[in-house]
Amino acid sequence: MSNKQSTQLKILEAAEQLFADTGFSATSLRQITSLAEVNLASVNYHFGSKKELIQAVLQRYLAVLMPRLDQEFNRLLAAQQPNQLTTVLSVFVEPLLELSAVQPQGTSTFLQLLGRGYTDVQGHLRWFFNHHYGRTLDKFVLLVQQSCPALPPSEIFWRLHFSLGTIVFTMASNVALKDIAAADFNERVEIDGVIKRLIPYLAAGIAAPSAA
Amino acid sequence: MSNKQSTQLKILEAAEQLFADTGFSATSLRQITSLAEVNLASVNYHFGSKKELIQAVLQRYLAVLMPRLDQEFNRLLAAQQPNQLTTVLSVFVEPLLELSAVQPQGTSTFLQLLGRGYTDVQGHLRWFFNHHYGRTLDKFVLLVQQSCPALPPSEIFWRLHFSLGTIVFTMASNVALKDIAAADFNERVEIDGVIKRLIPYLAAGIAAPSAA
DNA sequence: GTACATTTCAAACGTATGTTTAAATTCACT
DNA sequence: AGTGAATTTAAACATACGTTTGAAATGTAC
Repeated sequence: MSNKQSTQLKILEAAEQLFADTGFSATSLRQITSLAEVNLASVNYHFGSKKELIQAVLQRYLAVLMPRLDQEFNRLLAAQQPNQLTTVLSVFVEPLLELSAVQPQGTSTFLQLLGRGYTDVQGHLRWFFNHHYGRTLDKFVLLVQQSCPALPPSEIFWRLHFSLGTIVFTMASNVALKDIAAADFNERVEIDGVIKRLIPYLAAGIAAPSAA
Repeated sequence: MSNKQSTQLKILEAAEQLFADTGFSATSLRQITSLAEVNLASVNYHFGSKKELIQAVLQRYLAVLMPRLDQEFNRLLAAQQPNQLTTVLSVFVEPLLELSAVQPQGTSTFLQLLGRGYTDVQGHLRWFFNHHYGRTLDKFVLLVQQSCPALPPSEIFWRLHFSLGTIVFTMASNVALKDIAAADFNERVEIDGVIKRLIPYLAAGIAAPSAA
């Protein structure tokens, strides 16, 4: 059996856990290789640089998620009349939950990584995402516009970014929020519980009447 | 004339600009002192440490904003019947805009700093805020609960954090979003425009009917 | 103008980071 | 078993960071 895949995988899994917990720039290669129980230099050997490791960690999930989402978007776009906004948003639930196939806890980990990606690194990660998956994203924006014909596109632009903020922030503080909820309300909330709480909140916000 | 105030102020203003633009940990003391045109060691001389400088930068705004908010909350709490949720949320607008008294661009800068504070540093800033202004915050939560009597407290907890995410993320990416809006929609959006766009979105999300 | 405290300054310190190097080891294949 | 490529390893490198130091400069008061 080759050690190559094994080492690469050990690095990926240690890295994604630390990245999700404390962010990309706050995590050092020494922490990663120590947790993975591999040599420090192996990150640069297998991935080239820390930046490329970050991309590899994200790509492992995006390569599964985005084609899946693209297919769902195509299905909704084929409908005769505009879809309900809730329907459009709910389309994320299944593909996200299926990320547990990449790794147990995969859904939660990926969403935390997404949050870190938007708040941590400055520009290059947004570019990476738009460059690879901009087409798929455009389909989603179109679906939202179709289900909210009364809203001008610029208003939808702002509200989708508001919503992105909600998601990204919630997922980046996912663990902390779950702990507080458990302590204050005796409430065991799992990741799919958070996702399903988000849907009505986001749908109402996006579809709200424009300001006077 | 004493140079003391002058140097301290130059540091504060350079620091807040860099902190807002690129985050707390991503900003080095050498960048700050270089922009402020003061000696590197003067930060430690005047503020003690980088952590204390961060707190001083935030405190300059919080000391103005929070008593002002507290007074508004008290006013609303004195009302005979529950306030409209939009009324409760709108209470932030004026005090936030008045931060331009601290510095021109003060509103925008402070909101960016707030965003950085929640996504950048891990625990110690949240503790600092809760310890100093937890009482005021509790009044706000109470006001929201009064205006949404149908929602269980745990649901309000989640939705207020969703909303915090929207605000924090929007403000942290404030500049980028304004640029995109300008490019894609020929739209000049100022900070008060963003705030006023936020209100209906947040109000609708918070007051949305609970999931089935 | 002398004495004292405050502030500025250049330089260095200690530590941590991402990356590179070159030798040692392991692996795949004949 | 032996050869050449792939991988692992320990050590060092270059750089950046926050902080400290001690002397120089500046300000303040008598």
